Amino acid sequence: MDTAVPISTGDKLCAPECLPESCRNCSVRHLAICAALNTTEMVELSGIASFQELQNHDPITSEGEVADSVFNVTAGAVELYKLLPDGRRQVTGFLFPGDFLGIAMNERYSYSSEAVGNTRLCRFPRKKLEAMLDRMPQLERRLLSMASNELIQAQDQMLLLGRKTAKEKLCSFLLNLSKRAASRGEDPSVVHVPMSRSDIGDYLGLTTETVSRNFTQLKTKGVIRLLEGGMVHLPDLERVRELAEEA
Amino acid sequence: MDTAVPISTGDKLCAPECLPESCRNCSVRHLAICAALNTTEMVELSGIASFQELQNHDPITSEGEVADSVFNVTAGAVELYKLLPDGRRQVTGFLFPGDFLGIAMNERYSYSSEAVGNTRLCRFPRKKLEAMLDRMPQLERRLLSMASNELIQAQDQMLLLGRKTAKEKLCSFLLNLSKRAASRGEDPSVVHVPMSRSDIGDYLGLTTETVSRNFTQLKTKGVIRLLEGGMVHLPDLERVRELAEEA
DNA sequence: GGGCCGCTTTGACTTGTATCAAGCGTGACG
DNA sequence: CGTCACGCTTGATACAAGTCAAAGCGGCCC
Repeated sequence: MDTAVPISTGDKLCAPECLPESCRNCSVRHLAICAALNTTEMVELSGIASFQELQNHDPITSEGEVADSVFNVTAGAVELYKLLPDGRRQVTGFLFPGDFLGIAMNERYSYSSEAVGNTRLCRFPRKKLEAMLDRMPQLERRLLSMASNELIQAQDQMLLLGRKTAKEKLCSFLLNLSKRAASRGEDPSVVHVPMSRSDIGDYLGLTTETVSRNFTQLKTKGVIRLLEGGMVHLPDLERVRELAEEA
Repeated sequence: MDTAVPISTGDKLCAPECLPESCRNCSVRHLAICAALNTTEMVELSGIASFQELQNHDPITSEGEVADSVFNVTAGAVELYKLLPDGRRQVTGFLFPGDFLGIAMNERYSYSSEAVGNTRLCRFPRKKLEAMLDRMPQLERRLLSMASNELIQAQDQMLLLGRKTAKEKLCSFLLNLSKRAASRGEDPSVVHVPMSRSDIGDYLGLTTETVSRNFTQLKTKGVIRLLEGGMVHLPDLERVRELAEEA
């Protein structure tokens, strides 16, 4: 699975041309941690990055394992999850292009994670990235702000898990995917849902069957339309928002 | 409610004596954000702090309100919560002495919060604290590490809310209180539970009645003993851990 | 001391979601 | 081109937790 390949090694003082191709073409530069950096710093960062291409279900991290890498998702999707001793599973989050994997950790990963469909990652050795933090306070500031946002999202998810009904959960989930698509500049009324029903269930604290039944009901009521290739059409976002019980 | 009182105004170059009394006597200095600072910095920090004394249910922050203060809990307890439009409530966390309130926020508070019982807070104007961050990178580092730990806890709470049974939830909750008591140097087998059954229910995604019934069952099985003044005795922590399904 | 108020406990009943169990489609592969 | 496997859907039934209701239990104030 580890098809890691070094990206080049820029160490000059630097114009945009110094950046490796994979960074210059990167479609999520303005979203990822890279957004906090100037070109010189980007070159330094790219020097410690390696690139990784994954397929559905390829593992990325394993709960309890020593955390020596952090990642940026550049294409595809990733799911984070935790397991109980008897196998019950909770998906704690999905990551999409531009999202960062590795803020929440001590010496060891606190969750497992794997690719959802074909996925590309940018991998950074954690020690080296941390060393860079000392010299780039704005990078640290950015990580703090990302952590803060993740915490806010986590609180929303607790509200969902603890207090929402199955239908509200599903609508919140679709709405969330829609918002994130919008923030990546995509059409918010057509969302890509690359994960399986059981992944969704494990994310929402439901079973596969309940997820499926509620999809059917939403379809019947005309709230959603299932398209080809895991795309879902949301013709009336306001309606979805109401069903999700969001302010 | 706002009985804020300035703490003094040290601005010298400084020995421990420069610290205001309330800081010198503070029992949570080694836990709070203050732990990252030397005396000089502490004096500066204490210069922007004010001190607040609250009673049960006194509000601290309100979801959606402009976030101009952050807080350190120095005594008592605080609960954070979010509401759905129809009044359903999810408690997203409890804070105890040494805990920090205000990592997870943008321009506005993302949750409401109130005192649980008699509580004391150290309040910092957010803008001033942020200004200090520029000059004290180790403070920023500390906040990042606190945020990271909160995220890990949030993920554990998602696992609890999404996948655990009522009894497992309650045992996990008690175990968590026990761990936190231990980290403050208290006896882990006697935990203080200052919050009501319905607060606990709103934290665990259960109703008051279910919490109460499960307390009774645990009592009957001898796993817990209810003492005076909201204290709970856990004679066999290993047993609680098993019932909580924790590794 | 009596009565009121808020919180907790207990009981009887309901219900949303889980569980168990088939079917259905589609894509992979011999 | 069959059949095998896997993910999705649908149906029948079970059960954990929710709801509704009422009875304890202090604490507090008049």
